[in-house]
Amino acid sequence: MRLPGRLLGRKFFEHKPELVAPRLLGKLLVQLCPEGVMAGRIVEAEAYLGPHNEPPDPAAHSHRGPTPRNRVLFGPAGRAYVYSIYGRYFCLNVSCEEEGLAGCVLLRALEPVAGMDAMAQNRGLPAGLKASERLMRHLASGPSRLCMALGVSRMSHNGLDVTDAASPLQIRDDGSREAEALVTARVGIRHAADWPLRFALTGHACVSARRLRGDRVPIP
DNA sequence: GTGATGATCTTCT
DNA sequence: GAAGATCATCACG
Repeated sequence: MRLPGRLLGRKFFEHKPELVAPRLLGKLLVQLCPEGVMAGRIVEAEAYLGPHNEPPDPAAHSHRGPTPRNRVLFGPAGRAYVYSIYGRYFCLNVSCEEEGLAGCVLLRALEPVAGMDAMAQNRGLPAGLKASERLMRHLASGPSRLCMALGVSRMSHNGLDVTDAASPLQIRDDGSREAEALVTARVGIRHAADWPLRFALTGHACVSARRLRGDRVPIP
């Protein structure tokens, strides 16, 4: 099966999450399944810093050290960390930094690129819904909507290596280049609620929480 | 369009 | 026992 662009390697993820998160904007999250390929362009991501950071990030799952739930974060870079939230949803992160350091990036929103019918079906949206601008905007705009659309769950996806060409979940670069990101506070957290670690493509329709204010910064 | 509310369960203390 | 990196729905303007 031919996939768009080239696979990102492990080195791409072996950096601080606040560097990896903006660089992920514009990249393709690709999910392979027997029925075909689903893909979306990453338009929003948040950095969560490991406990070695100074000061430590109290909003990160890793901030109290390794537990059975978060052990993937302390492993090698480029691994999927999937957890369940509020009893009904999942969120998808990618681990960053070398083994032993637990930074990660939460993927928050995609612009659907391929396999939209399957995504809509996974979301439980009414069959036969026309591919409208409105549908595309809401299909994967939000960390748990993204997981629902791609069929990501903890059981099936936690620990997957997204830099492995044989993995059903990959992150690929199709050459699209973004010069600038909007940086804002992170969404939905209580601790360190004002740290500027959320990155989004400026004004993109598929970004969640679009009204959050922030600054435009060049992508490093 | 915005803001409030409830669903529901895993994880760690 | 409490909190939580959310979403869909409803009321209201």
